[in-house]
Amino acid sequence: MNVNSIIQASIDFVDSKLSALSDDCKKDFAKRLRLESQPANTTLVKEGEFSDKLFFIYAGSVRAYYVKDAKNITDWFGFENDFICAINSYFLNIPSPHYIETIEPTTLLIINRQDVNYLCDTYHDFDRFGRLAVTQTMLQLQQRVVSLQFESAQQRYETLTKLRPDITQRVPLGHIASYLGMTLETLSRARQPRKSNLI
Amino acid sequence: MNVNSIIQASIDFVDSKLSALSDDCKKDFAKRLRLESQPANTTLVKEGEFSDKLFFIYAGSVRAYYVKDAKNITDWFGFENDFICAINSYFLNIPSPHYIETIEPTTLLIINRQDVNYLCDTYHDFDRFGRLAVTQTMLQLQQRVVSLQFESAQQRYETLTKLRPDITQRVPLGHIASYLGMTLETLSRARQPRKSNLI
DNA sequence: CGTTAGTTTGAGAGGACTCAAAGTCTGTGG
DNA sequence: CCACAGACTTTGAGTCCTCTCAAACTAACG
Repeated sequence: MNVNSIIQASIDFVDSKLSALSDDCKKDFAKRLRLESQPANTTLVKEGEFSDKLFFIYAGSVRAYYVKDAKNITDWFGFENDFICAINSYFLNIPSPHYIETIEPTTLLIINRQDVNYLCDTYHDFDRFGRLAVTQTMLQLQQRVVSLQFESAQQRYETLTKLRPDITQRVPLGHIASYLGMTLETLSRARQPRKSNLI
Repeated sequence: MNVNSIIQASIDFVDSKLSALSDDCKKDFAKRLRLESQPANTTLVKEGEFSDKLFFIYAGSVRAYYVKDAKNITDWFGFENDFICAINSYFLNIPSPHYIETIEPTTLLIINRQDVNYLCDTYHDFDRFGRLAVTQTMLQLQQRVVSLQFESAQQRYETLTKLRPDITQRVPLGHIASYLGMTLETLSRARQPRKSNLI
């Protein structure tokens, strides 16, 4: 698949998933995207960096994490057709507390904040599109708060695998554990077959 | 203060805080707001209800909560100049898992989703305004996830009181405890003066 | 095959939970 | 203006889930 058809497919996807964009807007959007392919475990954003990049994942997977007490805490996963960015740096224009790196070999489309802002200013369509994208993320975070607050380790694991059954095949358990707010050992135990219904 | 000046003051506030609105847009916005004053402990939204209302709090305080195992879990607080709504019902058009009720006597401005959508469609300004409002909420939720995941009960309490020093004067501790993901007893203990630095 | 990253298993400690009871505050009626 | 009811908060004791530290196991890869 060549560059243009990847860009086209991605724009068509988000256009139909979130909010219809005008042809002019789509053309302009396409011009501002840059394609990049990266092997697994490639760092895309470093802690402390001002990152104004917004990534759209065409294929592969990516995580945002931060380092706390020399531990590596995953804060967000991105899979194909997801957007991901260094959320604090991108929106607040501060040094990023997060690293972002690929998990699998990943094909990305990249656009920077200045271009996003230009598109938002120029096309009402695109502004709406942005609003809906952010709204989706907000709702996901809301669900995650509920899950963190009132589910046991085992329930949180089940909630995640219900949402993303393939995640354990694609992502090391250590990343999943820290994302779910538990240790690797606790996750390993949560994954054991339940014994409750024996006998 | 009369109805129109309250509406005017509120629109001026959000206009300057989030994103400038055109005069036309502001006028149209003002026409679609309804003022309501409610005593403390008044239910605004019930569980199971389809709520398409967006509330802006001019004065007072409000909470969204849900009931789980006959317990009452606060999910969100709103104070003056905050927006609040039954987030799942409003954005996904499903029956609300949340109740919303006033904590203190509260003066609210109310607009419904249809009017919000009309304003978003009609005024590019307003769509941007909405995007920024949602973005702010998203960033708050992101912070809350970090706090829930990696802070102890005591740290979470301190994080909250740093952000909202007046909250303990205005809101019963039981509501704060469930918001912070701990029991009332644990919160009470977290509030005790630290003994670490004696001697 | 050896090396290393990743995962599981085990034992002991501790923070937060539950259940229970005792205080404290606040507003209303006598 | 005081007293009592009900709401709110604190204190106590025992339990459990998850954590930490440690070690063994497994799988992938050069």
